[in-house]
Amino acid sequence: MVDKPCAAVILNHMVVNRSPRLDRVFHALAHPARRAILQRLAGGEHNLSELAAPLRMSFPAASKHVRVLERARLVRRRVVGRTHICRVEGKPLEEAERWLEEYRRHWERNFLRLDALLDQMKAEEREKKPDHRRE
Amino acid sequence: MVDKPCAAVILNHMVVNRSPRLDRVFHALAHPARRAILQRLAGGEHNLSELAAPLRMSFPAASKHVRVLERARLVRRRVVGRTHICRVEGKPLEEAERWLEEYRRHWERNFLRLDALLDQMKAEEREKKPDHRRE
DNA sequence: CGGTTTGTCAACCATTTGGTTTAAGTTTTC
DNA sequence: GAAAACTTAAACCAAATGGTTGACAAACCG
Repeated sequence: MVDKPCAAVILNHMVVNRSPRLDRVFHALAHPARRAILQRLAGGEHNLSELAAPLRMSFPAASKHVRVLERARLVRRRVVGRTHICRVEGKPLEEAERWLEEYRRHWERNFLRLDALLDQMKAEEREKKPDHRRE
Repeated sequence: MVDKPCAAVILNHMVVNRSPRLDRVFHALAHPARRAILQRLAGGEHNLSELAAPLRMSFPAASKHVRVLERARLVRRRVVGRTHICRVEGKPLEEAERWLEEYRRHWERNFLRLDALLDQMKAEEREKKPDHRRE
C-alpha cells in the first residue's frame, strides 16, 4: 500500500529517525548569538562575562544561550573560583557534519542515477516510439 | 573598556553577525521530521502526500514542515495540476557547511597556537624560575 | 455532473523560546 | 567583615513552534 515500490527502500532510513542530539546541535546553531559565542570560543577559552559583553542583551539572556550550547554538548564549562570558564567541544559538531555529508552524498548519487535514467529513456524512445504509455 | 585587548580583534567578526539565511537553514535542520523529509527528497522528487505519508502527523503539520524547508531555500516546489512536487536545493546547505568548516578551521588553528604557547611557557619556566607570579 | 484526491487556510491550543527585571548565592578583594 | 565581581534562579512576558481540527478550493476520474 506504499505509494511506490522504490519508496519502500528509502523508508528503511527514515519513518521517524529520532536523534535528539542532532536536534539540539542544529537548534543551538540556529541563533546568531549562539554562533557568535561559538566563534568567540573558537579563539580560546572565555568566562561568561567575556562572552556576554559584546552581545546586545542582558547577562542572564547570554547565560541562557551558553546553557543551550552546553545542552548540545558544543560547549563545556569548568568552574574555577567564582568564574565559569567555557571551551568548545568538537565531537557533537562532527555528527552534524556527518549528517550533512551523508545527505549530500545521497542526493548527488541520485542526481547521477537520474542522469543515467534520462539517457536510457532517450535511447529507448529513439528505438521504438510506437509504445505510447503515460506514467 | 573592552575586557581584554585581544578580544577587540575578534570583535571584528562578531558583535552581532546577523545571517537570517543561516538561521533558517539550521533551524530547518533542527527537527527530525524535516530531516526525514530532506532525506526522502534526496532520493528523488516527491509530492506533499508522499512526503506526509510516513510521518506520524496530520497532513497540514507535514505541509508546514515543508514550508519551513522552503523558507530556508532547502526545498523548492513546482505545482503541476493539483500536486505540488518538491525537490531539494543545494546552495543553502553549502553556506551552512561553509560556516561549520570555517568554525572548525578557526578552532583547530587556535589549538595549534595553544600548543605552541604551552611549549613556550614550559621553555621559559625552565630558564628562569625565580619570577613567581600567580595569574 | 458528482465524488475523490490534493492541498491550503484559519482557528485554536500547549509548549518552547528568547528576552526582561529583580533577587539571591559564592568567591575574591580590600 | 563589607564591598565588589561573577553567576544562577525566579518570575514574568511576548512571540514563535509544533501540533490539531474543520472548512474550503482546485483538479482529476468515473
